[in-house]
Amino acid sequence: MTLPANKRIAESTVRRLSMYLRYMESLDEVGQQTASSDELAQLCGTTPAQVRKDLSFFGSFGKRGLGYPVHELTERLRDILGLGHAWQVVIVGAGKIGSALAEYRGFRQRGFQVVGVYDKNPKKIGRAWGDATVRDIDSLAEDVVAHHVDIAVIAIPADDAQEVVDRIVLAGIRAILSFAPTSLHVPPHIAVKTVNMAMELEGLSFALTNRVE
Amino acid sequence: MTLPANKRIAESTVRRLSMYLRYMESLDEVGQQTASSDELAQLCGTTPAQVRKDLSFFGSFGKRGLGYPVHELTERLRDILGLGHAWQVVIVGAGKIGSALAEYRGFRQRGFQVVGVYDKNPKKIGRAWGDATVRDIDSLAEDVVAHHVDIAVIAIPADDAQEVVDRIVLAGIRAILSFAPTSLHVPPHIAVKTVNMAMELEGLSFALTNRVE
DNA sequence: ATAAGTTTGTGAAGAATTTCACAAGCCTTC
DNA sequence: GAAGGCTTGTGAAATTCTTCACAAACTTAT
Repeated sequence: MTLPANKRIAESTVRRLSMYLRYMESLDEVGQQTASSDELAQLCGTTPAQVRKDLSFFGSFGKRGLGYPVHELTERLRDILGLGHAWQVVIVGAGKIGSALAEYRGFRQRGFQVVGVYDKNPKKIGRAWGDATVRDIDSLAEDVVAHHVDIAVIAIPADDAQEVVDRIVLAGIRAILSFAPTSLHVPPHIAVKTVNMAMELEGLSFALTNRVE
Repeated sequence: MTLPANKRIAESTVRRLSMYLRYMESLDEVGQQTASSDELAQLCGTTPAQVRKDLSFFGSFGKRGLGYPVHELTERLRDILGLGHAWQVVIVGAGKIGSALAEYRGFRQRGFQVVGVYDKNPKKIGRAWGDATVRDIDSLAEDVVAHHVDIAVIAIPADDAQEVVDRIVLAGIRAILSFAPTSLHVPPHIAVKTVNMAMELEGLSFALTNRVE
């Protein structure tokens, strides 16, 4: 497996690892044998020192004078990120966002298996969504237990989010990706990521307003 | 306006300001008069010291012994974030993600006016999307110039993204919100935010894999 | 008015992250 | 096989971000 000693790895580092993987994959497809930290940095918009430091947390994958072996590093990055595992995912909320997500190819491609879609609207229950059928959100918790679901994607209104999260946390979910524009309260052992459109837009608005000319 | 002296404001601070705004708005709706840094911190999942420090970059809005005046701080946060302005937004890519975005109410609510949706697929051109009609992506650059578009939301495949970005940058776009899973190269005066689903999922996968028990 | 109880604003300390800079190692060429 | 040219891996320095801790200021109660 990976060998991260016992250091805590920064979230920023993990995000970059994900980016390195993406570009290493594309170099691998093209048949490129090696890539230097400088090349990878340019592709990813970071610095060579940053690339080397990030990778060094997990081992020495490169050869001095030559760079990193593309194919091998690709596999190592997949290992490090835990992408060998077939994670079980449920999508909560069969609205527009849930819909876009359910059809998102990236899930399958990267080993995330969408095993269920849930909604509380009776009109939506029973409809086919991708490979799954929309089920009643009241059966979510028991399904999480029964199918050992690892990750829940939350695509419901902010007001409903915390209640649903509480229920699936009790049911044993281990990670949550939320699109609800609210901060979620969970026990410390649960991994949570939040994607917040409004926050991103407001970040741009701020940049446009407080531009340093 | 805002008075950020000449310090650079950290991106993490701006993200929190956006969160503070959201919760202040909801407190304001409920009619609450004041809120302490401690209350706001608990709502947002941060610390009181962090709240005070963040706000202090822009002025002194609170009263000692009492807290922050909810309604006033709400307005100040809107000012700081530049939300008084009616930003002109185009959405590039009329696929699933573009669709979910076009119907996203948060845009209008926060002063982002979607003035156009673009795609290169002839089958999609001409269809009505929300208030807008899908137009040919070849007319994007001239429309950006003509309508002084501020922000472009990029919801097209990674392979096409850089080319489109290059064109709208030339046309004078000032900010970009990208959903394409690739790093975009732009001049330094252009603000860019990237939302990358795969990166978030892989961050969760990493957390699940390298869990510190 | 005074005292007791809160809460802000902010320098300073501490922690975390990024960048620097260079020895060490590998490849290629002569 | 020695020399020259690259590139990694990594301590140390620099920078950035967060937390601490406390004086100052305000409110309420008596």
